[in-house]
This record gives sequence, C-alpha cells and structure tokens, in this order.
Amino acid sequence: MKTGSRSAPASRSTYRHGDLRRALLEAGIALARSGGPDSVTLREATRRAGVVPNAAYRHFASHGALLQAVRAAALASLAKAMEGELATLDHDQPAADLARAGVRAIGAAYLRFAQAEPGLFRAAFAVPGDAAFAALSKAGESGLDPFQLLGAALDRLVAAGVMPPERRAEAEYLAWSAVHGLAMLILEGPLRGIAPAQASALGRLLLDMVERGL
Amino acid sequence: MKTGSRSAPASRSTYRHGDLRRALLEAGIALARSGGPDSVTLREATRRAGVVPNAAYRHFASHGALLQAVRAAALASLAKAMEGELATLDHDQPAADLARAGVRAIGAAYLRFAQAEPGLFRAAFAVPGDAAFAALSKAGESGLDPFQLLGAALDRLVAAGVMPPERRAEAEYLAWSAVHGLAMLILEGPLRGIAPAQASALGRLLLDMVERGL
DNA sequence: TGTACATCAGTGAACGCGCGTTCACTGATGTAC
DNA sequence: TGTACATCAGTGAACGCGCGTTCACTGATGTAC
Repeated sequence: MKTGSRSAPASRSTYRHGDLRRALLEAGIALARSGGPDSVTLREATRRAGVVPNAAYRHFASHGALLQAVRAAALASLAKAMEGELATLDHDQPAADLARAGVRAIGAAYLRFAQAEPGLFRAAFAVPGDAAFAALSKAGESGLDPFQLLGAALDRLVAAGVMPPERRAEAEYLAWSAVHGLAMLILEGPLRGIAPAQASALGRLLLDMVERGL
Repeated sequence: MKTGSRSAPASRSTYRHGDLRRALLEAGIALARSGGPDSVTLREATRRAGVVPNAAYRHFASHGALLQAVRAAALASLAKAMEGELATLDHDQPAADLARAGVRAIGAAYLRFAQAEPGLFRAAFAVPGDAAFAALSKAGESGLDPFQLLGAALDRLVAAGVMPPERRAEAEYLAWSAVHGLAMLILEGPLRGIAPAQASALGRLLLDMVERGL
C-alpha cells in the first residue's frame, strides 16, 4: 500500500500530469533527435512522460499525429537555425553582396543543422504523406518555414540584380537540391563520418558551385 | 491426406526448392521495389518463395544479410541503367563534348532511375551500417558501381581538358550531391508527384548548373 | 549395378518482443447553485 | 462560503499484429562401397 498510490508509473505526485501534451511532444523530439523518425513511438514517449501508454490518446489522435508534430518541430528548429545564421550577416555591404551572403547563410545553416542534429534532420524530411501536416507550424520566428526562407533569400538575390528574374523559379529547387543532396551524402552516404571541418569546407565549395551555376 | 504432402506452403511439388536463395533475393527485390527497404522482411520473402519462414536461414544469416543483398542488387541495377545511358552516346564528336555528355548521362540515368524505381532507389541508399556490405557486388556489367561510374566520367572530363585536375577531387561529391538532392526532393520532398517530363526538364537545368559550376 | 548411409534443405512448432489501439474505469478539478 | 455534480485526464487490463529467431525434426538427394 506504501504511500497511497503506486499506480503512477513514475515520479509524479499529482494524479493529473499538468502538461502532458507538451511532455509527449518533447519526449518525441528527444527520441527523434537520438534515433530518427523510426524511434518516435507512442509507447516510449508515454514511458518518458511517466504515464500509461494510452494516456497519449487524450492529446494525440494517433501515433502519426505525434510524429507529425515532431516533424513540424524539427522543421521549425531548422528555420530558427537559418534565421540565426541570417542574423549574423553584416548589413553594411553592397546589396548584391548581402543578397549573395543571405543565400549562403541559408545553405550553411542547413548543412550545419543536418550534421549537428542528424536525427531531427531525418525526422524533418521523412516522407510526410498526410495533407493535414500542412496546418502544423513548421516556421521559425519570422513566421517562415525553411523552404520559404530560401525563397525569400532568392527573392533578395533577384531584387539586388544578381540573378535574372527568369531564373528565379528553378533556382529554388536547384539550390535546395544541391544542399539537401550534400546533407544526405554526409548523413548516410559515402561521406558518412566526415569531420565537421571537412564537411563545411565541402559545403563552401558546393555553395560556390551553386552561386556560379545559378 | 490428399496427394501426399500438403505441408509445403505453396505450389511446389518437390521437397527441395531448388533455388531458394535466388528466390528469396528476388522476392526481396520485389518487396523493395514496391515498398522500399522497410518492406523487405524475411517472413514475407519466404512467404512469396512458398517456404516456411526459418528456411531463409539456410541461405541468409539474418534479416540484415538479405536486406544487404537486396541493396547490392539495387545498386547494381542503377549501375546498369547508367551503363545503358552511356551506351547511347554518339562517339563521333569532339572529346570535350563527349566527356561532358558522359557526365550528363550519368546524372540523367540516376534521376530517371530514382523516379522509375523509387522503392529500389530508397533501398539502395538506406543507411548501410555494416562493413561486410562492401564485399557484395553492387556493380554493373563494366564492373563499376554507380559511384565509380561517376568517377570515371569525371576522369574523362579532366582528360579531355574540360575540367582542371585540381577540381577533380571535390567534383565527385558536388555533382553527386546535386543529383542526389534533386532525386530526394522528387521522391519525398516538396517536388513529390511531379510529372516525369517536368522532372527531366528540372534535371537538365540542374545538370546545366553543375556543368557551369564545376 | 545395387544398396547403406551421410548430408543438409526445408518443416513444424514455438518464443518473446514492442508496437498501436480499444475498453471500461477512477479520481482530481473546477463550476453552478 | 459551502456543497453537489459534471467534466475529462490519466489508469488498468487486455487485444491482435507481424516480426526475427531458435529448436528439434524429417525426408530427398547424391556419394561410397
């Protein structure tokens, strides 16, 4: 009988959890961080929140709903990393240089995030499938998601006269392709286990190529 | 009692299967083709081969061993697609043009394979983990695997004087990044569901960018 | 050329695993009177 | 200010699922004599 109830799975004195939804989401994010999207499971998330498995259903309709919330958080986290990189730019330089630096900052933040948080990165880009995902907030503080941040940087490139407007539409996908591909090669391709310094050197070369190529 | 033995799970008259290893591998490839690497399971492969689950252990040490064999087959298949594309090149042209066309052929084959066989493609690039994988044959008829085929095409680019030798080392990863990234965007990114024609147009633009950028 | 026997490919039955999900419940909270 | 009651967050127990893997076996094959 001990001290009343030993039914609660873990260290919690109150019957109500208080903020279970948040706790589950954070557990899910931690799981994704350490093992990628496949590690995000309802049972482990509830376990970590100190709660019985089915309690999750008060806050998430299904396992997929939790996973999508985790993915959205991962994307928002990437967006914030990009915004942070953009914030370091020196604004006292010619508009053309600044615009170019903006695109590089986006790319560099992307690559750094992929290497620093491989689990979250993989979770962010796991095949979504569900349309409902679109409603979730994947944005950073500016209110833009990672893809939109790249778009805005490219818009500035056009506005600064660095890139002809007729190339703008394709540029989005071409630049994203190059950077995303390098990230994948580093995460799970032939470049796996490369040192961060080498990776960022390669990143610079890649961004050179993109800049020349666009 | 029927006609002797009804113990065999499926349509097979002989007690011995005859070529079970091959049958399991082909079932595994079919599974990867339709559902990606996660669909490759020992139980389903044996089911399709008309055999009891544990029979697989006469031919594969574990589930992972089968999966790796499937991955190697997928890579070999990609290598063959590249070789096929290279074979269509017109050799009656200046060496520089031919070398450039070679690199484009590699890239185009890669993108086409990704779109035509998304399951195999994903299986081919699923995180390997095991070093023993290196011993499996992932090569096409030339004996080169996809990565080596790209390397050879780049060597020809250098030999033809199109690319300065000092850029050769990086070029491998930069070109691969761009093409692999576009493939991922088309398979499970914002470009999912794009029409093949649009995809190949985008592929051409990407290869333009790479060519200019290198 | 015929027969005993070793080999070993495939069988049959069973494990334990962790998962998502459903059901009927209980007990703390906060609101209406 | 105090009490009855509705709400609903979390419990407890149980499902069925498909998976990888292990064990002792059986029966067809092909080789040695």
